[in-house]
Amino acid sequence: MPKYMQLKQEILTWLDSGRMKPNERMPTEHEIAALFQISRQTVRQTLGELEKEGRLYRLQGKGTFVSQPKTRPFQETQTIGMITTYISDYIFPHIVRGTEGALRSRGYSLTLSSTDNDKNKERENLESLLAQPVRGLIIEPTKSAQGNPNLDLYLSLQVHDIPFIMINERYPELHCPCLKVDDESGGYAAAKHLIDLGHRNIAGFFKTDDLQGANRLKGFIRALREHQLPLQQYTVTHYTTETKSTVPYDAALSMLRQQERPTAFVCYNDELAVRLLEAARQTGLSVPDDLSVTGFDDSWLSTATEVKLTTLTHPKTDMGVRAAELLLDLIQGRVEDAAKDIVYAPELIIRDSTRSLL
Amino acid sequence: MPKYMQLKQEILTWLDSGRMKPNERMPTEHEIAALFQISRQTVRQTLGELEKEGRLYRLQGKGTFVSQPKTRPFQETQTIGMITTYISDYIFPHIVRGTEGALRSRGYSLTLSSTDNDKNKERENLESLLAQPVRGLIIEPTKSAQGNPNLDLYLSLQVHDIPFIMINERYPELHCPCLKVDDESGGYAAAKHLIDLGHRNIAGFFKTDDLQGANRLKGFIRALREHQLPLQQYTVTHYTTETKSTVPYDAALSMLRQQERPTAFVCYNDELAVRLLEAARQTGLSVPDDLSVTGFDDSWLSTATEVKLTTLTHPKTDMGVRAAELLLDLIQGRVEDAAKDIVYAPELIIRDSTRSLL
DNA sequence: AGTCTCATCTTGTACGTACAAATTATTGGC
DNA sequence: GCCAATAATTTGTACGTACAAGATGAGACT
Repeated sequence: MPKYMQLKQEILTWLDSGRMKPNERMPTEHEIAALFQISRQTVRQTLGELEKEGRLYRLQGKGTFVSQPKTRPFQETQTIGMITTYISDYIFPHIVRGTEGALRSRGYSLTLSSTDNDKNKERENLESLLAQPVRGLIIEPTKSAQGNPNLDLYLSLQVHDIPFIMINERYPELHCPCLKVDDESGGYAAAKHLIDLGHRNIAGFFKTDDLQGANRLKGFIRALREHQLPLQQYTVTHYTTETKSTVPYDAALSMLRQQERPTAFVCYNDELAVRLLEAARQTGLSVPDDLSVTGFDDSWLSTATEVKLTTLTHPKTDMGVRAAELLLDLIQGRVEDAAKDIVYAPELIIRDSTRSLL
Repeated sequence: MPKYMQLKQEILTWLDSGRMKPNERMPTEHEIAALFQISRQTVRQTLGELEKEGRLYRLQGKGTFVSQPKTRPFQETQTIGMITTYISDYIFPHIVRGTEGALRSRGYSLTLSSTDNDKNKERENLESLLAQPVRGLIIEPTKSAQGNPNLDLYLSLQVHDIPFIMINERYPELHCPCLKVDDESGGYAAAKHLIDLGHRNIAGFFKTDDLQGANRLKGFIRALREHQLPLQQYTVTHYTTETKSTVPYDAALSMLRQQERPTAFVCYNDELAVRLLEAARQTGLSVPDDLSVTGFDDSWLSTATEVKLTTLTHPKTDMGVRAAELLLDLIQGRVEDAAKDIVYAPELIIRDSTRSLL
């Protein structure tokens, strides 16, 4: 931690502990520099920040003084903001339940908003939250593979000292803590499972406007390459949020009607897997007899279908709980910003939607 | 005027005149220093202030960039609180999505918390929200059939001029607006449907710690009485939140194993209906051949099962949207507190889980 | 075409020096 | 004891030097 930040923490301790009273004169810049064996300029940088934040006031030639505390009638409940892409019944309720429960048990409240996976709405959300007294943020990135035009607002969060963490993925140019699934190893495991079952003609469908999809695809391709399996033109179907209702379904129908059709599908998530079960049904194919299908996330969909899906797990509630705990640790200064990420290893859950060709 | 302030004025001229566009890279610190014949440290002081003020953002090793202008004037976001019983993947995400979308499009944010259907936690939630600057509340009552020990806090809301509405049910002693389903007519319609199909031995299962269940039971009984059907000892099974995993299932098993067993079940909701499909399966009975089953709420469960459920609808997202709109009308004084409730008439959706005996 | 290494560029941290500007303390004269 | 002048103290401005850390681009290699 930079020296000017360490000094800041120390001075904040003086202020918060009551050791320095309002309007009391602080030690001079020279004295503080000598006390901590640092340069006067470094001290000035620290004092400058505390002044900007309203904790101190400085008078040229006179000294540096402690500001009066803001008068507060009672201890306000502190609020944590959560930005999600969708409020859906997929896996979102589990994550939010985990977070809300963890926050409530520690006296925090939760503000929830969604971006509908749209960068402009993400911007509006961030601006809205910057205008509120939120203590920290848990953010699910919006189309994480499509850059970050709202980087200025994320940097604003840092400037305003609003800690935030990210879940499911993180914008590459940000360095906040992140909780996510090892998507590449999940993609690999799904493909490997099918290869082990004897499948050689495997098609993958990935929503690549977010990094999760991009990483799952990466793992998928790596598994095929390691087993010297050919990458045909249709082996990978890319789609985006906007085309998720049409592109993968149509592509699946098309390839299933070919003479040399795939014997297995690796899907970006359970939602798509269920939808492609329907595509198989429509072309007269039976799952898993004629076509094996895998999903991701182990959502309620994976066991709601007639054919229970083979899928990769997602931590869900635990991610929500640990996200809240990690953010509160950041807020309360118990960890440094560069705290280690939490990366969940997805576990392959083998159910009834995959079958051996051997 | 200090050089760092002169430079700041100059740069603000660049920004305000449109000469520098959002996300455009500024000249480097070195270049600015050369341009103005001042030191790099002086430049850094200026850029640091502009960063704190949100006009620029800086990336180590990359450059200094112009921030996006705020998309709307600095406007404090007002917060609406929502108290739900559970954050689950049942129908809750639909309601919340409707509410959050409606609020966000009107410049409000949403704070979410849950009571886990527990009166003590309801109290904690209310106290927490009373300590926050929320503008209004949308509340799902907790065990609405078991009185209201937290009435004092609801009166506090009124004293503090915090408008609130209720969804799904309302505590009888409160007079806030309410959005709900006509549960009694739903219970009646489910029973009537089965009677019309020729069923005469119908069992009902109702969670009666909330008024929804109590009202559904009321309709169920009214339908049987109107058709002179006998009310046997087992015709009605009551259960509560705490016993929902055991009492109805065990009761169903017990009655299905009797000689004179029921030929139809009316269930409190889809969640129970799905569970009792399993009870039928366990006693070797086929749905709907041997046993007809109905649910409530038309949740994702109703079509996820192998046998698609006959069920009654719940407005879900529309309830969330209209709840938000109604509350904002209250807040903005466009309606009086005793505004009319919104009562949805449930629609019977006939699917595959009910069969005629005729 | 992709990857790796290395040089260069750019911001970030830290320190030292020098002087300006405002305030306070000391000293000498009356 | 009071007052003016001066010195000392303290914050403010400015600059220079050095190195760290992150990003980028060129070139070599596969």
